[in-house]
Parts: sequence; structure tokens; C-alpha cells
Amino acid sequence: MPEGHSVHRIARQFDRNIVGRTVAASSPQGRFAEGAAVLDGREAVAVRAVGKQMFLNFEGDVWLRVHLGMYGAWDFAGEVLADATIASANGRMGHTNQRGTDVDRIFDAAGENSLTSIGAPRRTRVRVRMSEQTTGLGDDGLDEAEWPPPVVGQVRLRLLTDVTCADLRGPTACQLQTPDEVQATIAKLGPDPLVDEPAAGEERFTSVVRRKPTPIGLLLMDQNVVSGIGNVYRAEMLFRARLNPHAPGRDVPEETVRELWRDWVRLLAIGVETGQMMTMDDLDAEAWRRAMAHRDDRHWVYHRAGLPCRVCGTAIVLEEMAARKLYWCPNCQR
DNA sequence: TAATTATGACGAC
DNA sequence: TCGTCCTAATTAC
Repeated sequence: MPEGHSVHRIARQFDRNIVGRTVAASSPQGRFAEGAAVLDGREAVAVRAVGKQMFLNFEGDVWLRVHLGMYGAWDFAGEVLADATIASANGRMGHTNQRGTDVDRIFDAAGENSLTSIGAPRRTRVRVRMSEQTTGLGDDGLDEAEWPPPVVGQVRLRLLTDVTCADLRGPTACQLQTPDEVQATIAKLGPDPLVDEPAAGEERFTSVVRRKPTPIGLLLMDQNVVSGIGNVYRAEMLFRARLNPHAPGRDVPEETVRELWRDWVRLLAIGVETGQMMTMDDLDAEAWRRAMAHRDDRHWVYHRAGLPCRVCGTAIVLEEMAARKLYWCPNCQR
């Protein structure tokens, strides 16, 4: 269940581990058999992330478009070169675990959860979702692990290089596109701070929001207005701006709208760096450490219905907005 | 074992 | 505004 930061991190994983390699592609589940057949044997040549979508380019002008939706995820297994700036050795991407990272159950050479990799980029042997049948690990970690890894559950698409396995399950979209179709898809999306020039993005975002009668709480979630914001970032950004979710876009002061964009630039960067939707970044070092360690200490309002507002003590309200849960403080956000 | 939940988005009224 | 699709982890019974 990724918002924009996860997709950018996933794209980086593909850049490091899949791009530049020839893949064996298959659809164990069968629902993407035709597409997998087209990809099979091709070299991945580039990857792009825009908002919540990832585009993987293969030789021959073939593109794979993936949108994870609410429960989609990529599982990486085998030898995975971790990015130093990706603070964790990444296995499962797209989902969050209870600690709130977008990594789930990574097993290192010692067979224990490994959530930290600091320093220069390095090769990390990772294994996700060890089954009961998994035998003991050798000195070198996963020498005795099966290769390729056994398929577990509903795998829509498996991309296999000599050393790395990437399994896709549960995506809301997984399709092949021509270069023109990729362009058309991206053209419909609102600005993404990591794709567009921040200043240009700010202009686009501001001018659209300031024209609409739509509640700002809906506009932030509208991927045609701004890319990558989901239900968590939406609630948190509105609180950080002390903004009433129901305020029509055109009634929000221009400077406030610009500040919303700049806040998204900031939060997305932190999210990509840490792998966590850390929205309480204005904290001292100790509070930051605590927030990073405990998922429950990480948000101002998200998932805090009925709990006292961290600023004023008023009970956080939960309401439905466009069939999604919206959390906000009726006192702070007037 | 079943119900519930989830960080999305689309199409039919 | 509603129903629908995608899947697995967590919680309730």
C-alpha cells in the first residue's frame, strides 16, 4: 500500500538490480502470461517512477506499467544490491511492516531480521517470506536456499535475473505500453517533486488548486492534481498546514497552497530516504529517534481517531471523504 | 476459521 | 455515491 515515496524506492531497487540485465519473465499465477511472454528474454534498460506508478523499459521499446494499488507489492529475493541511501536492506516493497518501514521480513546471513544497512552500497543477500520447509542457512547465508525461490501465493509477474528475483503480486495495474502510451499516462498525472522541477511543479499545483471549488482534502488525493500523495500523507499534510479538509481549493490562500507543495517536496524526500512516512519531522533528535522506532509515534493525526490531538488535546475526528478515512483535528484545522 | 482491514482507482448510476 | 477489482496480514471468534 504505497504512496509515492515507496514507488520511488522500488524504482531505485529496479535500477540497481534489474536494469542492465536480461530477465526471465513469467506469470506463475497466469493472469499476465501474455505480457510475461513478451518480456521474457529481454533486457531491462531503464526505469521511471512517477507518482504511484512505475514504468520499466525493456529493449525494443516495450514498457511495463505497474500500479500497486492498495495491496500490491514487489518481493525481492536472492542477491539484492541495496542502495546506501535506502536505509534498509529491502525485500518486500510496497507494504509496511509493524515497525512502519516499507520492508518486511528480511533475513540476513544470520537468519534474523535485518533492517539496517549503513554505509556504502553493498550486496545483501535477502530472503523474504521463509517458509517452514526452508532448511538451515549456510555460513554464507542463503547458499542452501532454493533457486529460483519457490512461488508463494498469487504472483502476477516474476522477473528473474541470474541472481535476483522480483515477484509482483496484487497490483491494480500491470500492463505493457508503447512509448506513446507511457507518455500519455504520465501527461495526465499532476506534478511529482522528484520528476518535475520543484518550481514548475509548484506553479502547476498552485494554479490548479486555486481554480477549483473541490475540497482541498480531495484535491490532495487527486493524482491529476499532484502525484504520489495518498491517504496518510493527505491527512498529515492538512494537519501540518492547520487546514480544514473541507476548505474549497480556491478559498485556500495562495501562500498556503504553495506551502502545501513545498511540504510535499520535503516529506517525499524524507520518505524516499527513510522508507517511512515520517511526517513529524520537526522534532528534536530524541523525539525523532522515538518516532522512527515506533509506528504509533510517527503521525499527527493519521490513524488516531478519538485520541487527543498532540497539539491541543481535542479528540481527533474520523470521517469518510470519498470513501476513504480522513483523520483531522477540528480545533487545530479550522 | 472467518471477518476485517489496508498507504487506490475506476466505472456505472 | 456505490460497487468492484487486486491480495495477504491481522484480529476476532
